[in-house]
Amino acid sequence: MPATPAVPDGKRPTLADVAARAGVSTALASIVMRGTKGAGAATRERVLEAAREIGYRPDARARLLRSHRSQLLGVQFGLQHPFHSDLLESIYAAAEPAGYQIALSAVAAGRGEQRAVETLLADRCEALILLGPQVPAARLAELAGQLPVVSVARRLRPSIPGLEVVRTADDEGARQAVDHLVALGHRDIAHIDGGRAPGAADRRRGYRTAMNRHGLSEHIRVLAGGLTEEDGAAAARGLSEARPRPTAVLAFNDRCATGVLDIFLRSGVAVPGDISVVGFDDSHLARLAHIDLTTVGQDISRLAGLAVSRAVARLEGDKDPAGEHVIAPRLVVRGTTASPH
Amino acid sequence: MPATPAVPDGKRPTLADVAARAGVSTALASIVMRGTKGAGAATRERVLEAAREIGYRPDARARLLRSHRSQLLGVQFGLQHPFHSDLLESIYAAAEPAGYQIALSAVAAGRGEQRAVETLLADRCEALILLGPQVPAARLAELAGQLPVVSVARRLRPSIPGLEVVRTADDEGARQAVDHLVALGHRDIAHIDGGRAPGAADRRRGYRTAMNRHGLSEHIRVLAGGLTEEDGAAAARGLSEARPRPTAVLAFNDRCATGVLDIFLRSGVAVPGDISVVGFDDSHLARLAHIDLTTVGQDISRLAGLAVSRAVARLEGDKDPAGEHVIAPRLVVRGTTASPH
DNA sequence: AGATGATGCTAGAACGTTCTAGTCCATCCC
DNA sequence: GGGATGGACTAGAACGTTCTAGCATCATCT
Repeated sequence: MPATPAVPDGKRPTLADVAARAGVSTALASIVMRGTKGAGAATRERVLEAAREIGYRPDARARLLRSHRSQLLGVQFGLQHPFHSDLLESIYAAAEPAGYQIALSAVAAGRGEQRAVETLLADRCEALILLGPQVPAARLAELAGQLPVVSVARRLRPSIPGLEVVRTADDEGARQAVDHLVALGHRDIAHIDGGRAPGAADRRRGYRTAMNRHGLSEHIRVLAGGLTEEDGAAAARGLSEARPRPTAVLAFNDRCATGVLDIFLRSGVAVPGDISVVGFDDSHLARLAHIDLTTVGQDISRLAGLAVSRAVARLEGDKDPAGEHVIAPRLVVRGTTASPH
Repeated sequence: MPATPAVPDGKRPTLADVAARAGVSTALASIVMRGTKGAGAATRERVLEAAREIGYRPDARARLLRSHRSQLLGVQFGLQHPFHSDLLESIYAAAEPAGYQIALSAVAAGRGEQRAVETLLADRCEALILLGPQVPAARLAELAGQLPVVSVARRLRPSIPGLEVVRTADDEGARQAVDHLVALGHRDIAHIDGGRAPGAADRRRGYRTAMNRHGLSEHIRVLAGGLTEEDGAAAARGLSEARPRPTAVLAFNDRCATGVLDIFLRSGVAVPGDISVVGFDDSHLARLAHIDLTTVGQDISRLAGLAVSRAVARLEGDKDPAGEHVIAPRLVVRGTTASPH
């Protein structure tokens, strides 16, 4: 119960204050606070007691300045991506047991990725985990030359030395969705794509090759979409007037699919009666009882876990050729898909 | 183009390296890097050039350790609240021109507010901005004794010394919504509340007093809701069977309202034909063309701006009695409300 | 001509930790 | 008994900055 503001003068209590109060050297106090061995049981207790009494809190910055290891993983994320929020949740959970702290840096309106990374570097992070980075590959290569970098959810073609890529097999996910729809009896399956969003190209390709493999080449139809409900809605408006109307739609992601569902609902197109809809991500949205969307799930906790463990492995001297870690997606069948007719 | 890893040995370049290369003292190099006056134009150029050449990047931790000011505002936010993301966006924008940096700390599954605040304090933040904090008021008081604390979107009754509160006038927002509905001719107006969420109590109260003022006491109907689509959907299910069914519903927030809309749509209840729906927050969701929700807007950028400016004012010696800053909400009329019948 | 005051610069001490290299003292082993 | 071992502890030097003094130098004012 440190009701009083610690040390007499207004300043924050320091390790020296603790040491003085316990009657030991600051070096020993440091040993005790870190929990390393080298201190007697009695003294240890005395120091901890003193620290508690004056409300001592170690200064992270001084600590990191001195010790060469900072045990910090810098994570860059986008404020407007719920998917990133979910990843962060799991990243925190994975970093903790590995003994690492997380430093966050958001990409926001007036704050690009360049700025976000700058601050992480200035904070002396040991490794960088970038969620869906958009910076040019050259910049990533430059960064990877300085410290371990993990790119999550963005594919990168020529494997850059020192750069780890963790992503979902997006093409495989699209394939699973198409297979599922074909198995239900669908032939006329359209895809609303994600434009230039990370993963969009792979999903598009996965859709195309799966359609070809099923001999449905002439039914291939890719509509310009995007990653918001709005984008899905726009595409769906065009679709509900199209003749022949496809009997199934694979949307770029769940938000996009939700927009599609909404437009169909309003224009009297029954789902899954008249048309089936599949999303991508298995977000909270898809799980909602009243949306109940069939979707391709990304294994978020595995993505996050792998991102953290790769970064840590790198830091602890792993010299592996480093490369790409692709995680299999898993189709989650819910209520928006059924046999046509 | 710092292609080579800076200084000969593998370590990061330091200010001393820059100084050596430019042939000046570290003190002068420091002056140049900070942009303070006290250096000649020619030397300034030479130092900057040297810094660029070896790819020097100031060490934030060393810098903060030495200078007593850290120019850091610690912000605690919840990963699962889109509203917080929006606030953060504006907080970044407001902090920049004021000359402050933002340190982020997320509240996640295995990481409570206690932990989140701990790390912010260890990082030597000068002030704390807490978004929708849930910790007991006693803890807030304790914190406020150590450094300026701003609570955003959570109301606190007895004004705690040193604690600033920035929030929307939730009761007033509910009143505006009810007034709008009454003006349209509605009398039977229900409210789906937010339970224990921050602001819920005020909105509930605002709804009640507004109904009373219009002489509609016997029509007051508060249904248990929550802050997710799911909660709204659950409440709406009960509502669509109720007799008499209300002609209008005020939902706790936009997500909740979306759930309500969805259920009504599915069960053939026309909006706004059969029933009007009003949300709260004016989130992205509400603005989507296919949702087009009448809602009570919170002025996010003003909330954020005020939070930052209050924290900064405190830091710069403002001794005002400090207290509550209440921002007026504004009703945004869109397509989900109309006259009954 | 001496005082005054900028201007441009530097030496060296902080800041709050951790780390290195000891010192001291007891115990153990032959 | 003498050396080796090891546990508990400490002095003092890092870490990479910023800050406080202070030193020249040169122009300007009385």
